[in-house]
Amino acid sequence: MTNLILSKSEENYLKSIYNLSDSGSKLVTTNSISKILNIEPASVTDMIKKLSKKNLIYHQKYKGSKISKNGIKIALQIIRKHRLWEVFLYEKLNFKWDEIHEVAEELEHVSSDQLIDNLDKYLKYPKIDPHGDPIPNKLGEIDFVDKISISDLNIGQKGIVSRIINEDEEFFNLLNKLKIEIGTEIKLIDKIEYDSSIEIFINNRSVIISKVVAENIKITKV
Amino acid sequence: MTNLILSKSEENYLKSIYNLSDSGSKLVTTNSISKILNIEPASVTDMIKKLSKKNLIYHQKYKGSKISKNGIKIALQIIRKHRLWEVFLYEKLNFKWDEIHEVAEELEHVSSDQLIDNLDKYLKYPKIDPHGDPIPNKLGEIDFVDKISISDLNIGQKGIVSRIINEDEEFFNLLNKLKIEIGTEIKLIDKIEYDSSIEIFINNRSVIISKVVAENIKITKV
DNA sequence: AAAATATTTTAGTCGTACCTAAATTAATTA
DNA sequence: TAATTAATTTAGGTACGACTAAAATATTTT
Repeated sequence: MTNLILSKSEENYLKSIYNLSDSGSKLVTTNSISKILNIEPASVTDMIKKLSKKNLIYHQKYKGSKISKNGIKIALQIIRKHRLWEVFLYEKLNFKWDEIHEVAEELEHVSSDQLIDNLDKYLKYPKIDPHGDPIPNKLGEIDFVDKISISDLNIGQKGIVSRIINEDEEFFNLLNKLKIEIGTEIKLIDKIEYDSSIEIFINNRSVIISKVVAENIKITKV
Repeated sequence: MTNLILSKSEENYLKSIYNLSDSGSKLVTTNSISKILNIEPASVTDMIKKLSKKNLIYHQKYKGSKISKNGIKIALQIIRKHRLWEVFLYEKLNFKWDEIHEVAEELEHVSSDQLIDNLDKYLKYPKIDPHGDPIPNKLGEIDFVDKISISDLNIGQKGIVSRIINEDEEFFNLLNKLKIEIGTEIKLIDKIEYDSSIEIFINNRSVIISKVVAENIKITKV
C-alpha cells in the first residue's frame, strides 16, 4: 500500500492536510483545506472521498478528516522533496529567500526517488531548509525541535532564530534590514503591553518589533 | 503572442512536432506524432486543433501539420530546459548517461524562467548536453553543426563522435565496452556490403559495428 | 429549544486529454 | 481507373479535477 502513484492534486491535498493536522494529530476540516488550497469546499469533499478510498485519510461525514499513517508517510516525502529543492535553489542557484517557495512547489511533484536521493547527497544531507524547517530523511524521520515565538521568552532570556515563517518580500526586506537570519542570537529586553510589540537586542543594538513580526520568527532557547 | 502558458501535454506535442519536422521545415503527419507519443491518432487530431487555434502550428486537413515561427520558439525553450536538466543530472547528480532522459522529461515542464536561467549560469552555460545535442540559448539560438553517420565517411577518413542518439541501457553498455563517448576519434576502415556493418578504428584497435549501431553514432569530420 | 447561521455534502456541469468505433479522404495496388 | 488499403478525422464516451446551486447537517445565537 506504499507505492501508489498520486497525482499532483492528490499530493497537494495530502500535504495541506498534513500541515493542517499538527503532525497528524488533529482532525482537519473541509473548510480549512478549502481555504489553504483556494479550492471550493464542494471540490474538497470530492477529493476527500478519493483520498479516503485510498486509505490516506479517514473521513467522517460532516465531522472532519484525519490523515492516516501511510498518508503521513507520503506527505513527509513530499515535504522532503520540497525542502531539499529549496536548499538547492537557495544555495546553488542563488535564489533569494523569498523566491524559493513557489518554484519548489512545482519541483516537489517530480517523481524520481533516484533524483531526490542524489540531490540529497549532492547537498550534503541538509537537516534544515532555508526557512529553518527540518527536512525529513529518506525514511520520513524528522527532527521536531520545539520552537517558540520570541514573545514566549522571559525578559532577559536569550534565543537563537531557528525558523522564519512568512514568505513575502516585504517581510524578507525587513529581516534583511534588521540583519535577522537563521542562527542570529536574540535577547528579549521588554514586552510592551500597549500593542504587544516587543523590544529585543540583536547585533549589538536594541530594536522594537511588532507582534506580527515576532510571531513569525521562531527561536530555540539557549 | 509569446507568453501563453501551455499545459504539459501541449508542450510535449509541440516538442514532438518540432523534433519530427526537421527544425521546422517539414510537414509532420498525424500518424508520426501518434507513434512518437504513444497516443491514438484521433487524440492527436484533437490536440492538433488546439495547437492550431493557438497559432503554434498550421494544419491542413488530411495533409499534415507545420510548426509556426512561434511554435518553434516555444519548442526550443522546452528543449533548452530538457538539455540543461540533463547536464545537471549527469554532471552534478552523477546520473548515468542512460538515466537522464526520463527524469529530464519531467523537469522540463517546470515553468520558471528564473530557474532555468540560474541553472544555465550554475552549469556555466553549457553548449551541448551529455548526448552531444546542442543546447539552445535563452533567445532560442542553437548551433546546427551538421552531423553525419559513421557510414557516411569514406574509407580512411576520420571523425569525432559528437552525438549519441539511442537512450537504452544495452546500447549504453555496448558503448562503454567499446569506450566510445563524445569526443572519441573514429576512423573508418571498411564497409562490409553483406550486412551493411562497418569496421572502424578506435582506441587503438579495430572493431566491427552493426548498421544500427553505426546509425546511432553521429560524428563530425576532422 | 427554536431559529438563524455556518459548514459540509450532493447533484449536476464543464474543460482537458485521453479512448473506441465509424466515417471520410488519400494513397497504393491490381 | 477502379478497388483496396492506409491515414485521418468525426462522433460519442470516460476519468480527473475543478465549478455552482441546492440540500443536509452542525453549530451558534436568541
